[in-house]
Amino acid sequence: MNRNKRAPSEVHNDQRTAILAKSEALFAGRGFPSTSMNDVAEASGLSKATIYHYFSDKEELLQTIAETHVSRLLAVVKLVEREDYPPDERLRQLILGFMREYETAHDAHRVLTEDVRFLESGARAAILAKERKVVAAFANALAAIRPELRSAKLDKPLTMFLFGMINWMFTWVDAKGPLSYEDMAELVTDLFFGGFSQVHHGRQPGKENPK
Amino acid sequence: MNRNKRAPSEVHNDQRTAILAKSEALFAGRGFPSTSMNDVAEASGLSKATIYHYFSDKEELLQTIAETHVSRLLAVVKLVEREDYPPDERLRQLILGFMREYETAHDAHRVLTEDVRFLESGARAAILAKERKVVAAFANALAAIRPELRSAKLDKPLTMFLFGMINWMFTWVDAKGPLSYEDMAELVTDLFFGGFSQVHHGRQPGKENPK
DNA sequence: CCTACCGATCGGTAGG
DNA sequence: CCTACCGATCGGTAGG
Repeated sequence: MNRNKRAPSEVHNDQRTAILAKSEALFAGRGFPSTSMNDVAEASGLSKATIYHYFSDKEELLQTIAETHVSRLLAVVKLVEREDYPPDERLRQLILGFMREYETAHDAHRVLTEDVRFLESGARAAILAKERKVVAAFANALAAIRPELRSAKLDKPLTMFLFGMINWMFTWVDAKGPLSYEDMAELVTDLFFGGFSQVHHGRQPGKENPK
Repeated sequence: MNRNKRAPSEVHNDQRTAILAKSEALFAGRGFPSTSMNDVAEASGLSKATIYHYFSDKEELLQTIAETHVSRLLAVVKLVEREDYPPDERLRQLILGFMREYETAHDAHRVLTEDVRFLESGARAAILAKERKVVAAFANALAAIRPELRSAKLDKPLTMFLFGMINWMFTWVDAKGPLSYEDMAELVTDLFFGGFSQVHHGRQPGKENPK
């Protein structure tokens, strides 16, 4: 019934979503600068002019992909924070939530971490502001578990090491490998929890070797 | 004395080294695909034709930079292995050696981790083979400390998490920040040593939830 | 939603 | 005849 009479906005939306999905895969695979708008058009089965009907330029594709993904990461953070877990469980849930997001949005995550630097400064700043909120949420959970780390100003660096472990995964994780993302989440969690509890908390940045 | 009579090969070598240094900085800053040979020529203060006198094409620049750097990393590995440290000290020294290399070869390291994927498959394979040797050296040191990790096939994943912490640093470390690279090396070492000793060693990949 | 294009710039090479 | 280069421009393709 009404098979030939979908609302135009619905078609419009499908088309737009398809273009974004194809762009995401292309950017993740060969990088933003090496992907041409002809590549995007061909992969989408549309003319280049049609792509430009939905997006004003190549950067807008990148910006939309990055913005959508970082907003989803922020949503994961807010979902966890609403649960009122004790601090250590909050950090565990943040890690688990990110690993799950990573699994379902592998390409978008890669675009976010590798290609955002090609945005002009205004658009880039907006993305980076949201990324900073995400980092702050993790650092807060860590500081709630071990407040000495914050007074020693080690909460941010340690959080960045955690993000390094997670964000670097796309370079080596084999989806068909023996380790599932749940396994990975458990490994990262054990590694990080075991690790930060060993960091000397008497230490202060730059005051290692008092002369 | 003899100020006007340098050996031609010496001039040649200086010129070549200068081109590589400029390319390295440009590739690290804006990425390989976004750097033009005109950029390289301009930064080097030479004509593009002169660049092509030293290097047959753009890829050869990238290949030389990556090859030189990964060979230097392998040299660090071999230097440490020659010392016959006990296993835990060997891993400590590997981490410290890499952090020092990272400090002095920041740009080259970034090019190695981000741009090698743009090499054609033959040249890329040669680099990746050396990278695999580096990873194996770290994994071996780890397995020598805790052999159960190897039998549980967790030595490689844990090693890759360590590389994640190190390789991700270029995205957030501020050279003028309070933490020196020596501080960073100590932090990463504490974090990793504290962490892997907490990983459940009874675990086997993919056998988490036996049905 | 397409064909037909543009100004500019790409990687690479000519003659001298 | 060689090396170490230069100014100018090639055939194609980029984003738009």
